[in-house]
Amino acid sequence: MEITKFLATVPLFDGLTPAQYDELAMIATDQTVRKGQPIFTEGDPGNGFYVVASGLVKIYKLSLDGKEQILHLFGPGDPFAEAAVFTGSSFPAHAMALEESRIFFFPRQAFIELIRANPDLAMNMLAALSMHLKKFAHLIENLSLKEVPGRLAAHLLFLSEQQGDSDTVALPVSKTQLASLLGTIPETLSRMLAKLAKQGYLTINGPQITILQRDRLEDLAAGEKL
Amino acid sequence: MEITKFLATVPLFDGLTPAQYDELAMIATDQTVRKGQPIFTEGDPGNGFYVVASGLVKIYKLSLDGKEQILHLFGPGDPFAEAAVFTGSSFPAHAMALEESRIFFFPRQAFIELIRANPDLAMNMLAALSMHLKKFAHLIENLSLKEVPGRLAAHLLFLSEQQGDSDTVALPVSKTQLASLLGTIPETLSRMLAKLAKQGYLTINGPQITILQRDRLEDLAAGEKL
DNA sequence: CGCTGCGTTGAGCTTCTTCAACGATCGTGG
DNA sequence: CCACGATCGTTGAAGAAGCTCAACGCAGCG
Repeated sequence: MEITKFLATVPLFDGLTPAQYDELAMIATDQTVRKGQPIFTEGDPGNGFYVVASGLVKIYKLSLDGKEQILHLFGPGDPFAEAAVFTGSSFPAHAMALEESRIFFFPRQAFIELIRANPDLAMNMLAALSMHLKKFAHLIENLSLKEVPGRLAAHLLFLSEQQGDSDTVALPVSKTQLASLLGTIPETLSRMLAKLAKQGYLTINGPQITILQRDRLEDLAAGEKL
Repeated sequence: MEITKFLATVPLFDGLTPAQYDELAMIATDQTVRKGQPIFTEGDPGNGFYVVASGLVKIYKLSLDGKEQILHLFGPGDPFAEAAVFTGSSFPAHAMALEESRIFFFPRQAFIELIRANPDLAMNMLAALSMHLKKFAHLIENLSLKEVPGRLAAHLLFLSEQQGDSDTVALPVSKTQLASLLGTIPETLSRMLAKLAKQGYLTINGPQITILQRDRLEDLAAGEKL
């Protein structure tokens, strides 16, 4: 796709003038990353940020012994790693493509100049960062205050809403990756899904989950015990 | 203290002109909150944000059964609850004064106008939000990938650095609050501190902790097992 | 056709929480 | 000024949640 045409679909760039889109297109570079390929590593200098054009990207942390916690999943139109641009520090996490993906890169200095000249762009970026903060607060709440069934239920309801409130949701990532996103491991996730199925709250069909008792999942997501 | 004089000490407002400080002072209101008094509650409309002038403020989430997770502690000069200004949504957490505190409030609409007119202020705010994001990412990493001793060690080292790399650190909050900040409960924190003391890594003297073996704490913070 | 990664299941174990009790401290009101 | 109550911190014993380790079926892909 034409760069400018794609940029016009990115919420972060809403409300810019055609001339401003041209400026953005001027400073952007794009690359294609294959499935499983790293985009950057924790500690890399944060010389700019990215926008996903197509595909799926995970941002994640690793522990010493190799356990992974996914911080975010980003799809088409989502910006990521913006924060490093403004703290001037290095990336605090890893990024990897979960599918073949096309991503745009915006170099730090040029983008900062654009922001300084464009209050709308600055406001959009403030909104984007604020949304990320809100999501992080949610993740912290889930990790600290809810048990795995609660996190799982909350995530299934989130997916359902994201997929048009359908009762049958498609997991956008493998169950192993889902476990990492929920702050647990594949074995535990598998057991919990089986448990919810046995309770009659849902049915599992590979990566398709059908919600049978939405209200029960809502209770779980709110913190009720299983 | 004079409002304008204080505002000049806030990093968020660095680099503004005297006229801009006057504008800020114009839109700000201040209040004094007593120890234990709530500032806002989850779900309150986010009509503005705050800056701490003096005292100590906690931002926290509560679970159904009353467990608390502190997201952030804010002291003099720190802005908080900025994100709600830019998402336009309600506060996603609670705020309470841990000590008698003086705080300034900046109403949303007036502040947004200031930001749009002041690229420096916008950049400062972007930097502030980015810092919060980074801290949140750190908290998520700790909660998900480290066990309690690791989180505790990391926090003690953080306090030490914050207090001029002294080997004796003063806990700025009660141990109960520290437990909530670390995503655990007072009993567990107490046991872990006792364990670290028994290992000879530190000594405990009420709210004073003296680090005896910094390298061991660093190992723990990095994810080594106790 | 074999290999590799994913998903599932079982058994045992570690970590942390829960529940309970108790001493110390601190602020307050008598 | 003392006494009281409330909160905080600590310790013990028991229990729950989730992780580790191991084995195995299965599908996709080279």
